[in-house]
Amino acid sequence: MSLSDSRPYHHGDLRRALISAAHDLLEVEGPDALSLRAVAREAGVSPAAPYHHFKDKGELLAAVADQGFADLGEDLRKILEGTASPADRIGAMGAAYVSFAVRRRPLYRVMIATSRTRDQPPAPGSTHSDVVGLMRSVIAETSGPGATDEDIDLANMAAWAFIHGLADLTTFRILEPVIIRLGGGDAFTRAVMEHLRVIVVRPPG
Amino acid sequence: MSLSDSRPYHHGDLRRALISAAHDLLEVEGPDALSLRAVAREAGVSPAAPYHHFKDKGELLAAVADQGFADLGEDLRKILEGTASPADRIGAMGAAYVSFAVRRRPLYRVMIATSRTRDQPPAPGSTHSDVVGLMRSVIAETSGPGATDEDIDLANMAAWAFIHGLADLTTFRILEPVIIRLGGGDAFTRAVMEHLRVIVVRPPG
DNA sequence: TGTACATCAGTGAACGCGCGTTCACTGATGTAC
DNA sequence: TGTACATCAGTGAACGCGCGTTCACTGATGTAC
Repeated sequence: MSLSDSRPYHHGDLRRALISAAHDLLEVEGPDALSLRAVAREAGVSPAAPYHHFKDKGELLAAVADQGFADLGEDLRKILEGTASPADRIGAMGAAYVSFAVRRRPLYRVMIATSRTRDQPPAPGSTHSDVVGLMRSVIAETSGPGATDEDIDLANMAAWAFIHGLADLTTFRILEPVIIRLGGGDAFTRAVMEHLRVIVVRPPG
Repeated sequence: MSLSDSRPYHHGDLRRALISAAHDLLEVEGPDALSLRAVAREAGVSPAAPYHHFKDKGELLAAVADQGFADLGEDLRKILEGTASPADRIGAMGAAYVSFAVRRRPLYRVMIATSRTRDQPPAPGSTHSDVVGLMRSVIAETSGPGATDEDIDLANMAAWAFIHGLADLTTFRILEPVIIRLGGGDAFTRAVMEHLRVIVVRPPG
């Protein structure tokens, strides 16, 4: 009499369960293990069952990414609530972003992969557009009165490129000793960040 | 009487041909298409033939990455030879790096993937260590007398994280219109780079 | 110069694998009367 | 309250696919005598 014997024929909330199973799989097995079949297996359901909730594998992945952006947004919001000083907010947010991307790297990879091929901006109100807006607003805070929207956009991309790249750099095995020596991933992030400055309006000349 | 009819039983330089076939495949079909079988097919040879030159798929990939680093190093060197002014060298090199990563994105991905899991520094004299050294030396050029080796290392990582992230950002489909509006990938790279500055020795305070 | 033979670098068939997806199906649920 | 029936959400077997790798093999090459 296993657990699965007692599960009713109809699951009740399989859609949510599949997304959650995918997250678990990502954390335990990595992104290469994220097949539709594996997700179904993890959720204790037949390989065909997901097709009643997702058109295809891509749609499941999109839902997984969406949940990921929700989690990331929550992390960033929490950090920003605890950081009042405008001077500290960019750094604090960057560090939180990197921390998320490193701690949940396989999930982050899925999030990025689904974003990469998107040809529309994320829908207003979506978890993704929420994160984008949050980052842009923090960049905008530090901009002087002369900054145009394009200045802010470009500075935002610069900041994003940096933390995105830094998150990736942090997962290189060869850097492990350096990171340990500095006292862990967050300290490493902070140390590297010290060597780059976001400039929202470029200094004259 | 096809070309393959006239090919001799022994290829002569299959190792090099396989690496070159892999590069072609990457450019035409993308990194997901880079299977050992596909490479053999592209080279006009049976699926078992590569095993006489590479222990397994990983070893072929490593050779492909190695060739990639050679190409990247050549690009960087060429740019630096044409850029004497120390103030311009970081930017010029960064732009060349991003340009390489974008133009040859699938190859760049293979290069990064093989680097990620490496647990030894690239062997001195290897194409990879050559690129790393080149970048570090350019960063070191801009450092004042108070900079320690660790300062330079961290600034180097900061710069690398930025251009690596920027290269990735540039391939997001959603940014296509922005890039076109700015006048192409190089202009975009330059515009974004304007908003971030490498600081080798942090200003006091 | 000729020949036996070891070695090298190919072939092609086969292995087991996991994948995404489809199919006909069936058990469970809800609704109309 | 009971019943027929549509609909929903599962099952499990099967499809074709391409993969990495192994195997016994064979054709070509080079070397010793």
